Amino acid sequence: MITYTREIHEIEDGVVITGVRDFNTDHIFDCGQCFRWEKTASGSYRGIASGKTAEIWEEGGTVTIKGCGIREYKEFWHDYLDMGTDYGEIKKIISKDDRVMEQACEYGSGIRLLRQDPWEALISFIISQNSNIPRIKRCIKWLCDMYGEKTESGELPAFPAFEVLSGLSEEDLEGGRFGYRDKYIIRASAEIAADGGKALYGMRECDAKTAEKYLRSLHGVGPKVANCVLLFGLQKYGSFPLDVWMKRIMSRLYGFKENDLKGMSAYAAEHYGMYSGFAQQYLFYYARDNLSG
DNA sequence: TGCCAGGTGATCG
DNA sequence: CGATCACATGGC
Repeated sequence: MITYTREIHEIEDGVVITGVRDFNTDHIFDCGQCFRWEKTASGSYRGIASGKTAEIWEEGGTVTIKGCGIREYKEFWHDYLDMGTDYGEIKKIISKDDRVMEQACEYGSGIRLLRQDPWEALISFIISQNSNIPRIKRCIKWLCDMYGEKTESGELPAFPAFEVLSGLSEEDLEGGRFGYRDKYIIRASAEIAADGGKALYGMRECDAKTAEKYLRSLHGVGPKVANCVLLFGLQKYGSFPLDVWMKRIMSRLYGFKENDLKGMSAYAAEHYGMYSGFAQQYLFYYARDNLSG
């Protein structure tokens, strides 16, 4: 429930939203959930989502988005940036009786879970496995520059369509330096393209268990990648992706054994429930910046 | 330089 | 089932 006043104004080639809480572009775009937003010299973030290029910054509760009109904001960016969700309330709920979470929520206080496209999330997190964020970004940039649809000058290339990626060979992906993951990209793309993306996009309308089962059936998708796609691409907020940083924080600050993934998942389900995905993102961001490897 | 990174599939007991 | 290993590459 949002009880404070928020107003939207149209400006030259953009919109300004005032009265926004819990919104910090460094937290949102640098917390590891997305890979196509880059910080500019002025401190804003420029990126692209679902084929729409924009530049975003925030100051004192005022969010500015350049590159979209008020109509596009209402139809797309409002949803993408999850502006309808009260993060203050979520932080309060998950931090109750949890000092670690309270600290993590404070550290990443302006995080918002972007409502990303499931296809882009799927390929992005297949690429992400056993890699690091700078390299993941570089790989994805190469893929988009090489095979993404180009629109006008000044716009960024779109994320490549599954119809395009499914027709590629391993040699076509060689320059991207994906390592062993090129095979996964090609096979997963073929699976998605086989029914025109119907199964994948249809997962938006079904329960999380069904979607997870479907994602796990794709070659190169294990429990971690599946949970990332569920959370970031399909908005299944009860998901709790466990990567090395999550294992680290759960073992060091919550007392679990390093490899007790079942215990960690069960703990999240019991304590964070439908908010597990938010909890995970606060913990992940906190762990990456405050825990040593 | 050597260890590590938003892991997964294959194999083996 | 669970444990172990190979996998490609570059950031640090």
